[in-house]
Amino acid sequence: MSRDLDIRVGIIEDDETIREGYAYLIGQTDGYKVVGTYPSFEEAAKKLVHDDPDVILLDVELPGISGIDAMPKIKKLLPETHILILTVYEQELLIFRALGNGAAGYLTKNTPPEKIISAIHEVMEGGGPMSAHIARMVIGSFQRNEQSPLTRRETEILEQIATAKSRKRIAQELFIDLETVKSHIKNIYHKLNVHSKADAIKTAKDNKFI
Amino acid sequence: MSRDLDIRVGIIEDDETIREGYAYLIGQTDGYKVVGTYPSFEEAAKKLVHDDPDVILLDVELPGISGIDAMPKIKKLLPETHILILTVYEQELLIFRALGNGAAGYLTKNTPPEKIISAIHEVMEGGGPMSAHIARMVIGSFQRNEQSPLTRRETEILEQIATAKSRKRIAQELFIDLETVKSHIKNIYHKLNVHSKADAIKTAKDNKFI
DNA sequence: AAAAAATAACTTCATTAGGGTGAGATAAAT
DNA sequence: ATTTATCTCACCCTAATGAAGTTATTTTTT
Repeated sequence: MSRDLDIRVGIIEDDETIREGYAYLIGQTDGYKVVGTYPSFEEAAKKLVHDDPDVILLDVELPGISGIDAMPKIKKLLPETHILILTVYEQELLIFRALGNGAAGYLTKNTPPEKIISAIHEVMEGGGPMSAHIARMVIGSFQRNEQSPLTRRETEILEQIATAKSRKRIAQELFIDLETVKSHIKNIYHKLNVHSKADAIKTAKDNKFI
Repeated sequence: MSRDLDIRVGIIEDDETIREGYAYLIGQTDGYKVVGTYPSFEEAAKKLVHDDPDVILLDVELPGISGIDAMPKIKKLLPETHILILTVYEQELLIFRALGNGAAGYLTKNTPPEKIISAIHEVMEGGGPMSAHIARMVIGSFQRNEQSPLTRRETEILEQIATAKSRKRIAQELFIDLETVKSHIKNIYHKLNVHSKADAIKTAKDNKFI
């Protein structure tokens, strides 16, 4: 039975078996209602506004426009809709691009049915459901490399450089002499084996020194 | 009954009632073993290496050294130990500092007992358990402001500037003329009402334009 | 077709960046 | 107590970059 209060779910997934599997799972769950299933973004685009889902389950590999690239377009059509990524991919780059494009959650396809249901509920409540492994990767992205060769001060100065502040300004804000800043920078360059701000920042970011 | 395979849990929490509550909850759960409870980091430091927990439940507000500041010190004593933050605080700054300092998870204190147990298990399995609201904030930190006044190209160039690349180098890497880069930068400055790279980056970051 | 965005050319002037070398002061570790 | 690491500052040098102004053409999007 479908009440007005049901959470309206849309599913964009090219594999018919998976798509219909999800649709059945969600459709027979009390409190949830599948308002549309679509094999591609192009197909979904035609009906999404009419179907008006609260939550969209989105696959990342789709024929035509990829799920990730589709996200901004979906947001444009339905700004209030929450997008929940459901995929087999666990590559960092894909995950961060998806989250950056507005995903409210990111689940892998081995997620058990009851977790998918609770994840849909969770995004409606303002949560951000993620598979365990994904969550750890996301948390890991905040963490620094403890093996950094840079001292605390050097790290601090490199961070300032990464905001494109001039040496003079850095000196002023840290209450030290311009010459001191220059010394630190020279030491940073030597340690990282680089010869410019840009290269220092790249090396430091790649190695999570900053 | 405590077997050798039990997950060894330590608890650093100043409120005795809460501390003992968690200890009881975890101690009577099969597969888990409380190896130590401590009212402060200072107390914990004396016994942690001996007690050798696999997972530490850590409060952020502690007498003396705060939980967040204690994290790097704990990591030094026990590099393999997973730290799970358990707190009432949900401020963005605290959360990001905690995650940046090496937390494997972040739970709020209204987390139901069974979730705490499963979270401990999850960190042991390489997961990153977070309360729903926390997870959404973390995800939100990856997202951009869609109301950015900057065009795609301008955003791209400002991102390059944020890596401290020179205009010349940006021009080369984007296969456009130096003059074009300069034009874009001028437009960026006008739109953001700033007069330097550093200010542009600050404004853009504050508003999540980049 | 109109609007928005990306591209480029010219000027002028001030500031910054990178590299070399040395050295004193201070805090941390053992 | 004494190394050691870190932070601090000084003086040298040259070349490149950054900022602001105005105007204009081409391409893309709506």
